[in-house]
Amino acid sequence: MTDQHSTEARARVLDAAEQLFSEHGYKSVTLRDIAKAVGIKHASLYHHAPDGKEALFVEVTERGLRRHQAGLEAAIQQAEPRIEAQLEAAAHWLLAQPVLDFGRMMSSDMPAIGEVHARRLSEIAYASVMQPIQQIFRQAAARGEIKCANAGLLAGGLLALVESIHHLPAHIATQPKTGMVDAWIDVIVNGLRPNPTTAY
Amino acid sequence: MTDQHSTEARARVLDAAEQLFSEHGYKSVTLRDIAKAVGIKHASLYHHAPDGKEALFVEVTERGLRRHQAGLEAAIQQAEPRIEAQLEAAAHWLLAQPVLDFGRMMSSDMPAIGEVHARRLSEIAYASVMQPIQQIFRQAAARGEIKCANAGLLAGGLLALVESIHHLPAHIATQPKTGMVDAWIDVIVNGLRPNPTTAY
DNA sequence: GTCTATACACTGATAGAC
DNA sequence: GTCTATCAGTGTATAGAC
Repeated sequence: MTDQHSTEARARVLDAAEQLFSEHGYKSVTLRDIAKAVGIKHASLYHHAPDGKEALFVEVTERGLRRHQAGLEAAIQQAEPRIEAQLEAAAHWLLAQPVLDFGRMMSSDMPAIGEVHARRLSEIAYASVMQPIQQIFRQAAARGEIKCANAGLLAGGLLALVESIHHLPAHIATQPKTGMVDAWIDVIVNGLRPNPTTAY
Repeated sequence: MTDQHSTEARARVLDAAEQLFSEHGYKSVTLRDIAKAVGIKHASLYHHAPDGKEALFVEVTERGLRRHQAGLEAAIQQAEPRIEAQLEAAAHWLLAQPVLDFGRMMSSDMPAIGEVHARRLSEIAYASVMQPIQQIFRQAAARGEIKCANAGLLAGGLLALVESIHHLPAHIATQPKTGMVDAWIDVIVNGLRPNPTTAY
């Protein structure tokens, strides 16, 4: 391990930090919030994260992104080589993870941390979660399953769609999240327009 | 007007506040940031917004949402009654406005303000921007243009898609934003799968 | 590994001069 | 309408006891 000590207490700190940062954002989460979640005083955090809040945020964010990359690639690989199966595998994996709010990360979190860190995290983010999803679209196009299109645009949109499901109010989100994401994937592949061939 | 005085200086304050809040979020924007954008000292803000930061945020957010409602309904109404034309009209209007980051608003901004204000703003948000877009899908379904579906799910997703375009990195966003949003609308209506009828 | 105590900067907010 | 001055509260961070 590259970790400095990697005790079990440190793991609890990192997990709490990742969960809180990913849900509420960098600025909204204080070191006292994290400490309270772990059950210690905020000063004790500096034993596990000596370089302070920003370094802690960078560490857990990067860790989460790399986990996303590994999980996404595994989920996609073990799915059938059909675009719908692969998109559903990727989307279900994203739904099972701590929320990854790309939009907030770019508009709120990144400007709040050092420019160097921000640029590196942004690159990792795109390489980790955009690339695997872009590959799904590219390969499906190569197999002739779908029309050629801007894979980056599609991947970014799919990510946003998955995230949007978390924010739906209860009176709209009347079915399980996996069902809603599958419905969207069906729309993306087949469209909303009734297939003219079925009309005959 | 219901405004307390409604001078031109006050309008500058509200506009700067709305722009900054909508771009970076409630917590990330300080009163000193807003004051600097207007060109005054932060204490002077209390002349135009005597009730402080949270009340200012609520006011400009509500104002922006109501402007969205009016603008969306107008754009939709003057478009042809075809789903693609109406979705494009709505999306283009959203693109021309200050960014409306629904996801960050729900996960970051709302928990940071008073519960009463948060609930009211959330309701206004859904009534103002979700409802008009849901109507597009519902009416298109009634006209038989599209399959019946969860209009709320579709509306929330379309909003997220428009927002996602703002966060695309430069190497992906190689065409104008309106072109990218139009491409997505085509995907939603017609799907990515090549139409089988065109194959014969 | 966790605590208390403390230093220091920043933020929202108020008071009063001009 | 805008300013300077000032305050209390909170946030990050450090030092040192246990």
